[in-house]
Amino acid sequence: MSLAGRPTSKDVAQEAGVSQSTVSLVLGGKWEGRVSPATARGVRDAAERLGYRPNQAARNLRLGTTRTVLLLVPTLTAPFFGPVYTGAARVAARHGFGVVVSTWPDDAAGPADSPFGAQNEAIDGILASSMAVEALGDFRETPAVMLDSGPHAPRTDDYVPTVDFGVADGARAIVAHLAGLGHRRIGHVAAAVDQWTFHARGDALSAAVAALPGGRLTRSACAIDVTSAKDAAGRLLDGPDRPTALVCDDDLIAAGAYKAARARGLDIPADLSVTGVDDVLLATALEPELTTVRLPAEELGAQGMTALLDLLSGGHPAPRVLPGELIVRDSTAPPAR
Amino acid sequence: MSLAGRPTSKDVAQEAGVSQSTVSLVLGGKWEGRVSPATARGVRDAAERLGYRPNQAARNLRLGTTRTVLLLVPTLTAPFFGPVYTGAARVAARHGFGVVVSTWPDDAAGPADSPFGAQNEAIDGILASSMAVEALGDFRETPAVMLDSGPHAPRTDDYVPTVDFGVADGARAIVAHLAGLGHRRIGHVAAAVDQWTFHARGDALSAAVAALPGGRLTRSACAIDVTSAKDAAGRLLDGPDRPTALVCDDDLIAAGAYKAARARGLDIPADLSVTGVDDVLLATALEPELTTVRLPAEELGAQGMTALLDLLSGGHPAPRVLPGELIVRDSTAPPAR
DNA sequence: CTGAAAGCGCTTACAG
DNA sequence: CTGAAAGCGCTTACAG
Repeated sequence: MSLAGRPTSKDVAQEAGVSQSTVSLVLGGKWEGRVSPATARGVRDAAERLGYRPNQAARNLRLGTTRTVLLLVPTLTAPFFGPVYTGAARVAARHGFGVVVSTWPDDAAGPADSPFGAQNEAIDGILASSMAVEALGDFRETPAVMLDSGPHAPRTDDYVPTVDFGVADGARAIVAHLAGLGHRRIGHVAAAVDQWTFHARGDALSAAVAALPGGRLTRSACAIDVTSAKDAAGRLLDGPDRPTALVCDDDLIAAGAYKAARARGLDIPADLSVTGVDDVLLATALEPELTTVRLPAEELGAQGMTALLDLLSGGHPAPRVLPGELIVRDSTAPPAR
Repeated sequence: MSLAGRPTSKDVAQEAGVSQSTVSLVLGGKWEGRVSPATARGVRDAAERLGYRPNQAARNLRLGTTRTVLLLVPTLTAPFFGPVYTGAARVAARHGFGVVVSTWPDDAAGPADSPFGAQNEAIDGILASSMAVEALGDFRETPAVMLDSGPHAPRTDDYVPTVDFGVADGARAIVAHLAGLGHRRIGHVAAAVDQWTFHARGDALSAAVAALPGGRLTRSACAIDVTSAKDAAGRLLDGPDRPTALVCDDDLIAAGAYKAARARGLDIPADLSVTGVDDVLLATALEPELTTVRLPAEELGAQGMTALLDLLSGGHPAPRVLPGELIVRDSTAPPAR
């Protein structure tokens, strides 16, 4: 056994009475037809006995890979991307991959933290969340998977798999829920963020409300923060023909809508129904608790990593769509009178 | 230049007209007294010209290191640990280190995700947040830094640096603020979590209120979730001699306190003042916005990683304490009458 | 079906 | 002050 006490493939070879090559073949799963089953079993037993774990650094050096993938997200301050990372890292770890995170475009981070700047880590692949495929420009030949970025034109030569949420279905579920309660005048407090999610939701919302007999949609845009959301919701509430329900693009925006309502003496849900999207912690901390569409963020990361790993080993993973789930709580009720 | 197009130290050597050893010496910063300044400059210029970046896998293999540190946190669902990770990863990246995260004790994760189970990644060091030093039992000889874990008995032979928040100061600042407003009967909605932070805060709170002429502290414990916090706050509010202010161990607990107050028809802050700790997003989403102690979580991660890197290169980093900052918002006011 | 050998890109004694 | 050489632990042609 090597000095440091950690067994190497050489140790396993000696223990099993075979050569290092045979160990590598067996443990690498490339033995069938090349090594006898009995020998293979012997190698595996020896490895087990010794508690052998291959040295990744050696493997990487030999193979020219890094077993590292880059998770690219638009921001790290939104609570949404934590779970995305968690899901991706969990699947990655199971396959001996690490995940490094960078924001792009460059959040508040200095250029030193940019993936394009002094990125020390070479990477095998990219998981890009909530951004246009064009953002990957500088990584042209790196295998990539797009998350929550919608359908897109294929990159020049290669295939970029996608994992998305069922955004339109979610929007339709919200409208159906509100319509079922009797709402017709609906306000959309929209995130003024140029991402597929928000465009898709806006379109689906417009269509669903238009399909509603007597349905009318008004819309006001804001940044994804409480203050901006409060203002935008206020504009809708102060406008003519006040909506009886406010559909918000994010739970945090819904928190802003709550404030706008309270500032006007409107009770939620008696005078005004409010819905969110995401179902982060905040949703149940608000009062009344928020009716929202739960987006499986961790699952997005996990499925994305699964697709990327598949792609890296030569596969051609199909696009996936993860359905959201409408969680009805206490912020929605029939309109007054 | 090597086939893949990425230059190696050999390429740099050739470009500079020296040997690979000299390149390694110069770029590794170990040249002084061994290589002439002129040669060193030539090497650096050549490296720059070629855009040379050392291959970490080769370096790791040679040195027997992994350039990976493990961040151990009690849970990933709390919004507090995201920024800790971000801060740690930022500093790590600048030094070519990666950060892998694991929860311990084992959150909801299966054993496959445990650092003790099928951890594939070998690690150079550990950053352990919000847990007792004893939790590191199985990692006895791995260099480690404890974050937000308080002072502790030294590990058997080696030094374990610490980075903590000024928890007691934060508690005193809250009491001083409330006392200044005229509060005397103070309730502590305490997190029933066996972590140093919470013990230290509880003790400091008790002492500060006891030092207050006429001060009286009541206490009720809960889990860190809204429902449990609402119950605990309710018990305090329904007890004899109702407190005029509720000091909560976490912003999320404060959200529960808000609910308990509203359920009893108490206005915040007119009838009841409430304070939190952390200053997460939630604090400004609540209504009224929450007076709380901001804990620099990202800074905790950054300073912790700085200390760990120092430790790994043979240093003996001093313990650090990061002060919290009282953020006064709208949830505190003089008591009624 | 199995093994001996080369080589991935570094760092570090060692020799000069 | 500088270079030739060994070796970290793997994987993969190549030879048998």
